[in-house]
Amino acid sequence: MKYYAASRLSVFDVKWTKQYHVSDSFYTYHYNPYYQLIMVSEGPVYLQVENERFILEAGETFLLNPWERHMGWRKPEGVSAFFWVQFSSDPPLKELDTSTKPISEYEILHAEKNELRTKTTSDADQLLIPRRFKPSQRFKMLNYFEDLDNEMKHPVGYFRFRLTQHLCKILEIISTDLLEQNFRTMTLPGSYNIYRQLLNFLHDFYQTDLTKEVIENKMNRSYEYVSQVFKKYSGMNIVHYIHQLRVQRAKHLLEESRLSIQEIAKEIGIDDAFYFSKIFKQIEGVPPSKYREMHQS
DNA sequence: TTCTGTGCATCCCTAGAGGC
DNA sequence: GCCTCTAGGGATGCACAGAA
Repeated sequence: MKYYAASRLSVFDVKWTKQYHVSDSFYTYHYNPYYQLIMVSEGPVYLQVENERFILEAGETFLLNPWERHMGWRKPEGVSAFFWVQFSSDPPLKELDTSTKPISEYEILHAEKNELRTKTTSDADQLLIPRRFKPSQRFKMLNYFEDLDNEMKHPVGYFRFRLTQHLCKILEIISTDLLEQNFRTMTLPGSYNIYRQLLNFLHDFYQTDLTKEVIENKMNRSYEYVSQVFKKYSGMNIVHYIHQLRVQRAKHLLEESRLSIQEIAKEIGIDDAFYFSKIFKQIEGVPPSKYREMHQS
């Protein structure tokens, strides 16, 4: 089974969508330059993709890659039909290699380490989309496909925006459903709430004197434990993260204000300007004065 | 005024053990 | 899985001196 990962920051753009009633034209090869998501409304649909043959039942979805050659390989006895939506994705969906690494080992199921304010968003949590899938919310999905079809037939106002919304909803249902069907045990542990609570606290009070005692009192747990939990989910220690928040604020003040280095150090909760300079250089690679020189117009 | 280097006391991090 | 405790080593915070 193939799986794809889509970043939550991906830009999706719906190109075209339609409900297709299987006819003779289905039995010649089709190609298109976009991703194509199929959902069978009346089955079976006998679908050949490159050299592989599939029998898709009503309610099943199938994701085709751009330029992937596909066609029908057998005529059904009765009526068969499916919805399809073609869309682009920037960045492209990432195919996961499940032959060398089981899907459960890809660390894309929870945000966990991607929540720090100072981190870039390049490694944002992703949606897991299977190539072929049978969602349990079949009728809800079909409704969204009907909405897509209607929007495309009667393009009014921000219809392209709404098309993208419907597509995102469909992808969300697929990936959420997949999680519920296959990864029920992978719920976030209670310690994750402690981490979130501490993260909020740090964001609100990083400019104050955050000692071990302050954090212990706030969290009602030993500092050693809180420190372990923070390291587990963020990948860094508490003090280092506080420094990053402080330096982030200092960078803003250096660029936008005329405050002296000493005043900025005090503003971000470091009494010693010398020490501030040392920390700043450690994180940014240049001392504060040099940073101001480079960024202040 | 700011930066850099050094030294030193204190604080914090972390691994491991163990109880619930 | 959650939580506490301990101990050792490393990091931090601060002071001071000298230079730019």
